[in-house]
Amino acid sequence: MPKPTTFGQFLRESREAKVATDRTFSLRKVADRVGIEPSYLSKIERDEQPPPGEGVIRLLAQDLSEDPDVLLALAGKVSSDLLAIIRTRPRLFADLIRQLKNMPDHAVLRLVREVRDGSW
Amino acid sequence: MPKPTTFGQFLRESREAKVATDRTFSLRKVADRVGIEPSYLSKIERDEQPPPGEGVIRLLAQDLSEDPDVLLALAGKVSSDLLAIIRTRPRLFADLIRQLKNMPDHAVLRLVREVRDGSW
DNA sequence: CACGGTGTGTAGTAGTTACTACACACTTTG
DNA sequence: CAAAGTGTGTAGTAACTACTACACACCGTG
Repeated sequence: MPKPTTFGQFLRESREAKVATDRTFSLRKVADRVGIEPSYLSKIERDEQPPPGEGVIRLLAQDLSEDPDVLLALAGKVSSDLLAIIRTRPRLFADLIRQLKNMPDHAVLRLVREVRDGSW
Repeated sequence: MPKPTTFGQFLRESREAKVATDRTFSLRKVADRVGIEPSYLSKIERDEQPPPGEGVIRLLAQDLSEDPDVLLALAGKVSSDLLAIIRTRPRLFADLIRQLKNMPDHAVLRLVREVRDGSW
């Protein structure tokens, strides 16, 4: 277990890295842009509150230029568009994902590329 | 849109098919085995109530010999073990799944087999 | 005709999710 | 030194999730 980073920690670190060179990344400014209460964001960043909903997470990801899927994962969630895809063919995707569970990254990555390039 | 079957419809049909030849598949008996109130199951089968939680869905699937992933999908959910797998490598799985979104069944299936057989 | 078994109607609820509103104290800036 | 901006503490809540408890009416069987 190398990095058990929490959602809050990740957010705070990402934001503080940016606020160092860009004052528009104060907690309040970000909260305002994203449309939530500053106190709410404060508690989230300190992991005092559970992560927000998917919509807010997406807005935060965009504002902080982070990957939405990574942020969602840290929040213990999975993007709703992925869920929708899986639900259209549950058996197929369930089988595939369970089989890839223990495959090394590079193997899965190769699969992704093969599919993308249509070289199969 | 050929079959917009609902979770409740599916359950009821599956159960009624079985009760025809096996009296132990009455609504009450199933509810008892699964550990929920008969009235609750009744409402679920008539789609008067939203589908139950994952745990109950799994028990129903087992009792009715149905595929849990299919039942979960009909309930608008995705198995929590799949979610856990995806969350360990969000970018990887997100990419893969989004790319497979529009692939035909047989193509995805081939992928599943290739991975399973380790023939790659 | 009582009695076990059938499905269903009504009412209620504890717990979780996803937040808001406002006040406060401190710090920097003009 | 006032004003603007900073993060945080306290309190509250509307909507949803996932159910339970119980009563009722019906229906076939012994």
